[in-house]
Formats: sequence, structure tokens, C-alpha cells
Amino acid sequence: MPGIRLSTSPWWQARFRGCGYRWTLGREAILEVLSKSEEHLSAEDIYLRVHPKYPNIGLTTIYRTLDILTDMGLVWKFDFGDGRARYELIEGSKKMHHHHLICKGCNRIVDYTEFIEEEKELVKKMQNSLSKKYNFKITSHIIQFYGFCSKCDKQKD
Amino acid sequence: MPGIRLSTSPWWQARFRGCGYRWTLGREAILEVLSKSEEHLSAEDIYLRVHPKYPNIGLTTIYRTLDILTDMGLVWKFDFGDGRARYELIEGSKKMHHHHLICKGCNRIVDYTEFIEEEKELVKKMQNSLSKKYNFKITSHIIQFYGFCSKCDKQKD
DNA sequence: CTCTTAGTGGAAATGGTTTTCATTATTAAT
DNA sequence: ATTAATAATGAAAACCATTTCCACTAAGAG
Ligand SMILES: [Mn+2]
Ligand SMILES: [Mn+2]
Ligand SMILES: [Zn+2]
Ligand SMILES: [Zn+2]
Repeated sequence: MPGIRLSTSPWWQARFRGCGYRWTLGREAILEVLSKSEEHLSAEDIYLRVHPKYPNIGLTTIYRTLDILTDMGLVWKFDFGDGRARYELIEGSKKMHHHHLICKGCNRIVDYTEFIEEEKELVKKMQNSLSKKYNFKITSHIIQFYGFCSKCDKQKD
Repeated sequence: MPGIRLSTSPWWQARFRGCGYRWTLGREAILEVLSKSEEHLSAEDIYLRVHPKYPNIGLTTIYRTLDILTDMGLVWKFDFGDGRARYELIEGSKKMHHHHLICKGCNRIVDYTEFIEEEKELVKKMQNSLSKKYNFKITSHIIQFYGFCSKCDKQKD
């Protein structure tokens, strides 16, 4: 029944078409959710947020779309160790390049952007050197710090 | 049948006992395999290598032991994106602090140790600042570069 | 040696993700 | 607008790495 498309279709539509993909209601709905969230959503999280407005979109479609988005380089797929993949739009309106602090106790995730400039410099240097030495075309990197948040650190016997 | 223990039991035995764990045949076998490998083994990989010599040790024990080893900080648990966890002994005889290059095409993993000194410096600085700002007790970090190895880069469409 | 209980293996359960397949919807061509 | 070609979809089933269960075994303190 909800067959009417949003009048303002963001730039992803063109990006999808450019990659030879069709632009569908489901993909629009998923990107809508991703772009509005500041969190690190699981496939099911996204399904749950899409469902009220678009009850016909199945979990399978969520997974398939997330795969495509990850391949296209629009979305980051993370494993934070809680048994499900988590996704985050890369080029979210205001979201900038960042990395993560992960609590091994409660799985809380903190985005941080400190030292990004210094990091970028080092990463660029490493990337150049490593890609030559190991014949690798490097496309991205992750940096993650693991530890315990204040709450979890306290309650650790 | 194989009830005789190796005469030379490495230092892990003491480490295990110190943490209140018992020292068992299975744990010895698993550490033996891990310490002899330079690779990034899955639980099943380890099971397959333990099995010929110790056919009575089950996959369940492998998982349980790897959990303990990870908690104790003796083993790194990685997700390289191929659907199974991969493990690597941290304090392996000659193995030093290193990070990984991961091929998104064939999942080849390259260990690298370049720039470790510069990285250590930056990481230390970040760790200090981040742990204060976000009230996190940071215990470890990972850095991974993703891309395509020469083989996979060629055969890409 | 005896006793307590941590550790174990095999089978079954779990649960996130993928596959299958008949149906639907998008797109380009008419 | 209609049509044709086929990409995309949803529901159910399959998949499969990992976890749980539970009766049994063995480590190790006393
Ligand atoms: Mn983030
Ligand atoms: Mn390694
Ligand atoms: Zn926490
Ligand atoms: Zn490759």
C-alpha cells in the first residue's frame, strides 16, 4: 500500500543506479533509518525500525541491502564481539571519520575523533609503505581500543 | 590411552594454576598447537590438529579453552570476516606485537610489524587521553588494514 | 587414597545469517 | 501506457559456528 516515494530522494539513489542496482522502497527505507541513526545498528535493529512504516520489508532484504552497501563502501560493517554484525553509515550528514572504544564488559561503544589528524598522517605513511611491500591495494582501516568502561571496571570483583 | 604428560611443561601451566584453573591434557594439547603455529587458526583448525594425537578431546573443549585463554590475555581472538573466529597466541616464542592486512577478496592475512615504534608512541598518547576523557580502562587495541592482495586485485572484473 | 568439584565430550539447542524459490516490482524498450 | 526482461523480494527452510545441557571423568587439595 505505501507506494508513494519521498519527493526528495537523497544522492544514494544515483549512487545505486550508477552501480547497476535498482532503486527500491526497501533500500530507501533502510538508508533512511541508517542516516537518521547515530548508533551502531544490527540488521535486526534496522528491521525493527523499518517495520512500523514498511511492514512488508523482510529481514532478508535488510541483510541483502547491507551487504551491497558494505561492498559499495557506503556502510561500515563491524564485529564488536556481541555475536551480531553492526552497521554504520560512513558518509552520514555530519558524521566524520572516527574510531571506537569497546567495553569488554557491557559492549558499550564510544565513537571518538581525537587524534584523527595525527592518525591520518601515520596511517597514510603506513598505507603507502605497506601496500608497496606486500603488494596490497589498501582501501580502508580500522582502529579499535578495547577495555572497560567506568561502570564495568568498578563491578569487576 | 595417551595419559603421559610431556616432561617439559611450559610456563602456561603455572599461569593457568595461578588463575585458579586446573591443568589438563586438553589445555596442554591446545597450547601446544597454538604455540607451534604461525597462522590464524579457527577453533576447528585447532581441533583438527589436536585430534590425531588426542582423539578424546572434543570441539567443545577447544572453544572453552580458547575463551579462557582470551580472557587471560594469552590469546588474541580475531574476526577477519570469514564467519569464524580466529585465534593467535600473543606471547608466542618469537612472535612480536603486530597488526594485520586483510584481503577482502580471498581473506589472506598478512602480519606486519612495520611502524610499530611510531604506532606505539601514538597509541600510548591516544590511550592516555582517551581513557581520561571517556573514563575507560584501555587494555588493548587492534589496527587492521583492508584491501585486495595482488592476486585478487587483478581478477577483479 | 579419598573427596570435592572443575573440566569434559557428545548430543542437542541456539541464533545470526544465508539460501531457495515462487512471486513482485523496477527499468528499458516498445 | 504496455510490454518484456530480469533484478529484487519475502517467507520458510537450511546452514553452521558457537553455546548449552548433563551425566561422567579426572585434577589436585588434604
Ligand atoms: Mn561509530
Ligand atoms: Mn597475526
Ligand atoms: Zn562497560
Ligand atoms: Zn586476496
